[in-house]
Amino acid sequence: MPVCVIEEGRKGPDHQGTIIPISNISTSRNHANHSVKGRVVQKGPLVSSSSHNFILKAVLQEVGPSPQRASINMVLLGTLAKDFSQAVSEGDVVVASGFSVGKSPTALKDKRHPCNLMLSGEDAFIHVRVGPAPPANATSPKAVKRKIPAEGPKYSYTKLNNLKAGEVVNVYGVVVFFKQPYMSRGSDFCSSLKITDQSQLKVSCTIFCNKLESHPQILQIGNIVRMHRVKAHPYNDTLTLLNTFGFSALVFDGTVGAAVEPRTASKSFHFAEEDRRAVEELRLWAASQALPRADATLTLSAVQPKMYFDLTCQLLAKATIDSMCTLLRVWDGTRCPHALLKVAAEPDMVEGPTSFSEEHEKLIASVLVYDNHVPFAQQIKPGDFLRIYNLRAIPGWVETPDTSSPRSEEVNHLSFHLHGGTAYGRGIRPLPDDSPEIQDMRRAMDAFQVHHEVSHHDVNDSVLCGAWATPPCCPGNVFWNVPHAAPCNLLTSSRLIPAERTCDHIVEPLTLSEVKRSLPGGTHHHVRVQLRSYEPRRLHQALKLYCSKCTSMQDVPDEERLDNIFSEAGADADSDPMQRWNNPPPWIRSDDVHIHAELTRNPPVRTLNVSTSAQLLSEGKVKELIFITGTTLQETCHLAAGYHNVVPMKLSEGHLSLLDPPAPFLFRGRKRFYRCQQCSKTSLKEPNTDGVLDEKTISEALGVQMLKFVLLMKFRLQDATDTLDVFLWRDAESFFNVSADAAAANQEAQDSIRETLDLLCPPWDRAGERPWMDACLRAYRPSEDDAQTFYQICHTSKSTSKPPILNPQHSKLSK
DNA sequence: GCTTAGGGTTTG
Repeated sequence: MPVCVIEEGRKGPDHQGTIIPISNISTSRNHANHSVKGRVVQKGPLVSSSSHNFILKAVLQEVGPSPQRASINMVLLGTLAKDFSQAVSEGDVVVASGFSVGKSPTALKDKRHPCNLMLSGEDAFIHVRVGPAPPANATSPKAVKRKIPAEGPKYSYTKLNNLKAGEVVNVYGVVVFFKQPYMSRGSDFCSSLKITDQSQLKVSCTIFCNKLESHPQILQIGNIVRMHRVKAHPYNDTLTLLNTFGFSALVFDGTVGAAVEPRTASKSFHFAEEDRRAVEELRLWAASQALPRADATLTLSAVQPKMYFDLTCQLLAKATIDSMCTLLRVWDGTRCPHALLKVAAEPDMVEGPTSFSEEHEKLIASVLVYDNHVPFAQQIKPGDFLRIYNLRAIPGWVETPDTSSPRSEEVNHLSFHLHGGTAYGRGIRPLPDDSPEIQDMRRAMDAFQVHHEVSHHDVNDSVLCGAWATPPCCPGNVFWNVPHAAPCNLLTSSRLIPAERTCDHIVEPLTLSEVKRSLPGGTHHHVRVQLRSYEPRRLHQALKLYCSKCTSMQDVPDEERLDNIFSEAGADADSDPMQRWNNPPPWIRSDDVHIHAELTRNPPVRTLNVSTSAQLLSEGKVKELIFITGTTLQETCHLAAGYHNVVPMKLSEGHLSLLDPPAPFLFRGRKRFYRCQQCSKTSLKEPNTDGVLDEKTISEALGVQMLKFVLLMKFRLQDATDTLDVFLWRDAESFFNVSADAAAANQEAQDSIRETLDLLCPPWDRAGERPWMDACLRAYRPSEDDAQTFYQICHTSKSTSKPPILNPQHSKLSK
């Protein structure tokens, strides 16, 4: 037998050759006498294959203390695959021998070993140690003995046409009718369902159980249910099934091709390959039958008056109307083509917000639930996700106090009623936040909120304005404006992993707790993480000025600070600076410029003295470069629209000099250039006017060490094991696919960064919605003496089909 | 405790 099971504690046969580490596997080596030992971390399904009879894929991971555990794909063929499927479980440690080594076609995608192990034929062996090794942090050394499925409990399932009165059986069936569990007159909740199978017989089942979670979790007609220990009772002239002692139920999606994942609250249940097959067979059979409509669920956008339907929605607020009626205010992110009735409620009876934004209100449906559903409605809370079964869309009208007849535009407002009783499966079921049934709806809700509450909100709203908010005191400043992310982008891209590694380090992915435990020092780690939070929330603060010479970093000065610097410098410089300038350089020429801008307050037209180089003046290129004194910040910005390069200066004690940092030394269009105070040795030489006059030639002439825009953020990453604070700096531009210069100068770039962050860390949402990203982290210590390890995200980019935003000149705001 | 419900032609 090619799969040999060894009980924990016993020695296995010793014909497996030398055990070599997984990382040593190579196509260029002869592994005939080698074995590989590892834990089965993934075990795929047994798949029938025409060429090999059976095929099964599994992933083997190196066992041992190393935090960087190599893993390798393993492909088993024929009988070996079948035996492996029965005898081996995820978590088992196996030794594989007699394999051949091939190139793994999925290595790039799964980041596992570039080779895979092929096991087939007489020589291939798998030795299994049954019982999981204790996890790294477990204290108990006791090995758990586990039954091998093949020897474990065997269940047989009775077809519905073979039921005998009084017999306790196990059954599979397709749900053709169901009621959510409801409180019976006795001591238990009662669920009622009707199932069918290939025998075509339809059988009613009644489940009494005082625990809600033990009831079959049926969400839709067409679901497949497996029930253990139900007893056939004769009733009228048919048999019905009732649960007996030891009853358990699994429910599966009934869609052909969907994952076969049992829905159950039970932590231990038997589920084997034959169960998977049974589910798939029933799905196929059901698809070929004229069974009741599988899905009565509609979105509000598809509802027509007088319809009965099932609604999947989120509760926003609720209100007690009277003892027999509760109002639920719900939405599903879609817009109903018919106007929705807003049912009035006493404000002190409302739980949750009493009103919403005008746009939001248009999407909110009023659901009135009656009688037996009222106690259930009392238990649910605003924010909960629900499915309401057999809801009726009732056309009605809004009564206005000043007229006895409804106004024409107010008729046919829809409200929704959940009538009393459980007929037609009427009821309400809460859905968990991570339920697949609500994912589409949540995307629609996100899109709505991003679209309406970000782009149309009031700029002064301090809650929503937290991001690229305009720094204070900046009239007319269009920088750092409020973003408007496109909802369609979010809709499509949130399904993807929105960031991916671009490096070619060959290291195994680690969990964050493993990263924290691993040794420091110049290493790269690959992680799969979510972005839990980030700083700064006001993204203009993420933009810094960096000196590549002294490596200092400083904040970009806000407009208020610059205003002050300009007004201080201009306080005593209103008159012609040439008159008061001791020994002006011989290449400087002055002229008057009239500022007619609406920006000048008093007097409305102001004359400014500007200087330029004699060379430029003689060439008629005055527009190329001017030096100005005594202007306000606004006037400087205004001049920068008409002159290519504007250098603001101040005159003090007869000397003309650049404004003090952090004032920009140069304005070029919308762009501003800053200097490092420490590294600049300012002078005033005539710039070389031969070539292009740009920030580089001007900074050289002025003896200025220019500062560079950089993006610096702190991310808090999380995975199932831990959280980790990391910096995003050196590779921030490639991460966002946006240059810091562009982020400093244009809205499109800022929006793009905002979008990426909103995608990774949805602002209105709970953690469950956050996408995962693959990231590369560099661990480092700033110096030998530092005890603390820091991490930076590197070689990681947001996934994008858009071209990078690199050129600030493309700003849609540029004139 | 050993019952509860046993779909259904749909109130407000």
